[in-house]
Amino acid sequence: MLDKKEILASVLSIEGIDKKEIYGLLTETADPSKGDYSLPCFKFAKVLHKSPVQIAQSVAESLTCLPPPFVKAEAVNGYLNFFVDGKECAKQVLGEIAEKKENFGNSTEGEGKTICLDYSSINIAKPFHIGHLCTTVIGGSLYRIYQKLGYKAVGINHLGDWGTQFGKLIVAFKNWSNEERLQQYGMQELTSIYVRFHTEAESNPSLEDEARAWFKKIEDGNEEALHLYNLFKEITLREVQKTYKRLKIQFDSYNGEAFYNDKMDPILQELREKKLLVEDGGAQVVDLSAEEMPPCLLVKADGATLYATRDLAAAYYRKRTYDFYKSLYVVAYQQNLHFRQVFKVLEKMGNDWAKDCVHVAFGMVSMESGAMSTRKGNVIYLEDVLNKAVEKSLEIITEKSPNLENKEETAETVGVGAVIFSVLYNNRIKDIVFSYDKVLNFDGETGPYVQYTNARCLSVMAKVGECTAEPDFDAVDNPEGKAVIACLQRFQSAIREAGERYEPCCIGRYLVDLCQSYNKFYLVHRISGEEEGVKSARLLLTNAVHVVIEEGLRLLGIGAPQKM
RNA sequence: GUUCGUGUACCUCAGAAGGAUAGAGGGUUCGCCUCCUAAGCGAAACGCCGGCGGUUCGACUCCGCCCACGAACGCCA
Repeated sequence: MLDKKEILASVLSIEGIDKKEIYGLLTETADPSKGDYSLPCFKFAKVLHKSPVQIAQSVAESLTCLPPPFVKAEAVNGYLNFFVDGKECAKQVLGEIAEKKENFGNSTEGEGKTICLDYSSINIAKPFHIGHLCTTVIGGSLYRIYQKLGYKAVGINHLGDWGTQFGKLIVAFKNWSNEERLQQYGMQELTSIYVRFHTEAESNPSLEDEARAWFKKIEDGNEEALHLYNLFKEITLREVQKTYKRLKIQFDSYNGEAFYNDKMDPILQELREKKLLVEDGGAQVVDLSAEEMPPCLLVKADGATLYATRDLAAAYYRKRTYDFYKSLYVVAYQQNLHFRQVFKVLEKMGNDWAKDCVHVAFGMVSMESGAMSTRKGNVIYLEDVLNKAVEKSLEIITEKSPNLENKEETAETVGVGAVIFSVLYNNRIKDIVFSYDKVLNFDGETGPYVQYTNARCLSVMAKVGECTAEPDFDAVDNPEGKAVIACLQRFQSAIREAGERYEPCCIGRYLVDLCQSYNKFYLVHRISGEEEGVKSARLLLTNAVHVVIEEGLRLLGIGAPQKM
């Protein structure tokens, strides 16, 4: 579909003004009575030494014929306003959506380019709580958004599968658990013995020494230690897979911290050769004082490597393996400095691709009672939230649609969708104070509202049935219909903006706009019982809205029930 | 203390290359189902867009200073 602004910019030539500038200034008009698109001419006044009013006037007069679907240009108070032919627009867009279906909005801009996305990146043996939700669903959504824009997306779950906590787990396991219990109770067992370790270690500090010894055994490749290590990893991954399935999240790689253990030496070697690694207080750091940052610590005084060291190794590995166009890190903003340092070190090492590494930061999730803490036990498990949302959804279905066949399945889609939507609807950077009241509200700007509108579209289509008559586009050429058409046309630019800004909320916001416009249309204009041409055009509109909602929800990782 | 981020309606938030009268939703009050799904739609009320200066024909948007809140700031990740 051709961008309307491009069409306009191509025919607008103003002496001494760059086409690109014209394109940039063109906007959709807020007030439809003034026109559909508009060009403010104030900027040109200085260059042309004429008043904006005069400029708008003379350009309007010079435009003898406009390309379709534009029909009229009008100069008002220094603005040049353009009107489109509503019928022509409707015919174009609705025709295109009917033809392309879910492929509507696809783009080829990413062809041949790969985008790496590091998201979710869970810690082994730690429960999945609402704090992990943002990175998981933001990353999952961006993954699909880039695919839709034609990129090859690589989803990476950078597992936290290394560190002294594994020594602690082994000690705890050997003292208070066994394989049968672990297989039976899974994560619950892992969490509870881990918590027990901490409480017992307070009175018995020798446990900490034992834990260190066991971690050393893992590093040295001791058979028993490795067996248990792998068992903990297996159980965690098996269990989290259920959550990922509910959230429609996928990964192409689970290479985590352990994977990079043997890949850091060459990086450190290179840093030494380039004289970037200096000794400081026993540790080895890259000095970043010239870039007004604290030094980046890469090797501890005891010789052990750090988080940043592994991230450097991972960045190199990803560049080599995937030759990425961009490499995104969907990680909370607390790690802002860390990523600025790592990217800067990559740059100082002479990698021009350091500029393609982006920290996609998001805000903190806290509880009304304060910050979450696994140790203190005040966490909210994601499964609990999802289950409560599904339960609430089932209550509403039982009340409003008692005859629905697949109640449980629908409740799952609606409940989980509500939770995902609530996270993806606002700017990433906003902090979230978790509240069941908000997540469990299904009215207004929510996932269920969007799903409901889709179900409503499907219901209309099912009731009215097939209609083969030639559509009469006058039937949608009214203020409500025009608003829907304008929204439908914006789908691709919403996806593009989401991709450019790494902001899935652009999609969510767009969907709510679309639903609001359709619901208004639906209230004013009847579809069934109208004459064939009218019915046909309005059905085409309804189907287009349905197609775009379903595809938009898919990009967010949310399902769309047929009925609800 | 330094750096980064955030401040828009009672609440939660949109407002990305400065543009016409600052928008939604929740909540509150009042309306709309003999007719396509009322998880819907409409109306009312709610605003010195944190404050003060500056740039501009024009600033919620850009610049400077200040205030409030949050985060990070060397051997965790």
